[in-house]
Amino acid sequence: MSDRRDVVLEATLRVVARSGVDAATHRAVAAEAGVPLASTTYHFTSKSDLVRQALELVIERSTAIVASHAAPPGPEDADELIERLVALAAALASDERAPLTAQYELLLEAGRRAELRPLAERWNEAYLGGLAAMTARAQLRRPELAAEVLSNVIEGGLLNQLALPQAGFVEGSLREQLQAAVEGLGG
Amino acid sequence: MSDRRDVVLEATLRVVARSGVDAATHRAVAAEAGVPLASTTYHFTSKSDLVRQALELVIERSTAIVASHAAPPGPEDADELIERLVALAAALASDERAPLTAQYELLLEAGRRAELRPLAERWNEAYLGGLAAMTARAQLRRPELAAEVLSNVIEGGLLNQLALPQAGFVEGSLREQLQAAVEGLGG
DNA sequence: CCGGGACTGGTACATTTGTACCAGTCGATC
DNA sequence: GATCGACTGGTACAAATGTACCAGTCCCGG
Repeated sequence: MSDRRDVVLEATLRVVARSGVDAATHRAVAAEAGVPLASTTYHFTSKSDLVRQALELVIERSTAIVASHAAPPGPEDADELIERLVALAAALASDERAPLTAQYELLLEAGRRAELRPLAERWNEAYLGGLAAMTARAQLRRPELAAEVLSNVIEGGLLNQLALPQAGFVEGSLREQLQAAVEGLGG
Repeated sequence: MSDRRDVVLEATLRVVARSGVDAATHRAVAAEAGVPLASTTYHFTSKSDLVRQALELVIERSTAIVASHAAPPGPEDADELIERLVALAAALASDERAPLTAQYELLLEAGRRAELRPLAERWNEAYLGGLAAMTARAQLRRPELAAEVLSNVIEGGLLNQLALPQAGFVEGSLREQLQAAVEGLGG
């Protein structure tokens, strides 16, 4: 395991976020990483292999973020739940939005290339599972259904935030939306 | 206005949906459309021009779908609202998912290329506006906020449906999610 | 010390790409 | 019927791309 490999993967993520999966060419990645071209072909058998591993890295990290925010003890009422959700959304959207962009790229690509579907599934399960862990004790009527609704509110909201950024979105509009949803979902 | 131009645009949409914006090369589009290569360079000044116009066409159509489903008289109670939303989501997700995929591509690309942002904004306004028109009379507490929440539930749900299709999603899981959200949002 | 695998850095090459160019055709207008 | 503009179909070409190849270097086990 060389660190050169990691450097290349990190660079790939930046390129994907900045210019999309297809812009992640061997040369672009090598230039971004500051390594010679052959480093990208030595450590990764092909371009799609490179991209797939970069996406796996993103999912791994996002999954860790979800896990850490969903760690027990879970929130015990609606207000605590909202705070947790806002914090999670903020964490996912931070990091100069690179991971988030890559994640949405993954979902779109998974719809086309079957090889990426297991990865998309893994993310989905971790994400939904994390939210379900949060809603479990928060006095909601149907915790699993609530997790789905809340995950979509966050996912849709962050996507729009990616396309048309508005200052303070997560702490403002998104929190309001989550509150409105939870109020209804709560007992 | 030649019909050749329209044929090329339609072909572009199919290619974008099937393989992504970057796969929409002049040659791929020409082959898909069954026209010679020069038809794509004659009617469109550049590749990005071609893609942008194709995305505009998608948005135009989706906007029309939203408008038709949001046409007055708006739903007057929660149940009617749900039916309308499910019908809208089904309409957006139909058509072999080509327009929907292209739409998400647009949102991601808009985050990167400023030239696409006005188009993304237009879509967003039309979409949110349509939903607001639907929620206006449906006895909801805060109709505009409800429109945002519901739009994100639908947008997030359809994105996941694109990545990991499940049979009967719109009529099943999505309807449930909308009901759960509206129950809370309703007075 | 030294042999060999892991890795680096450089270059080469066939293919694909965007785009320009050109010689023709067709249909309407004078 | 001549003319002109819109359009077609074909080809050309420089640039970028994926990937293979090769000669070196580093480092660890013997």
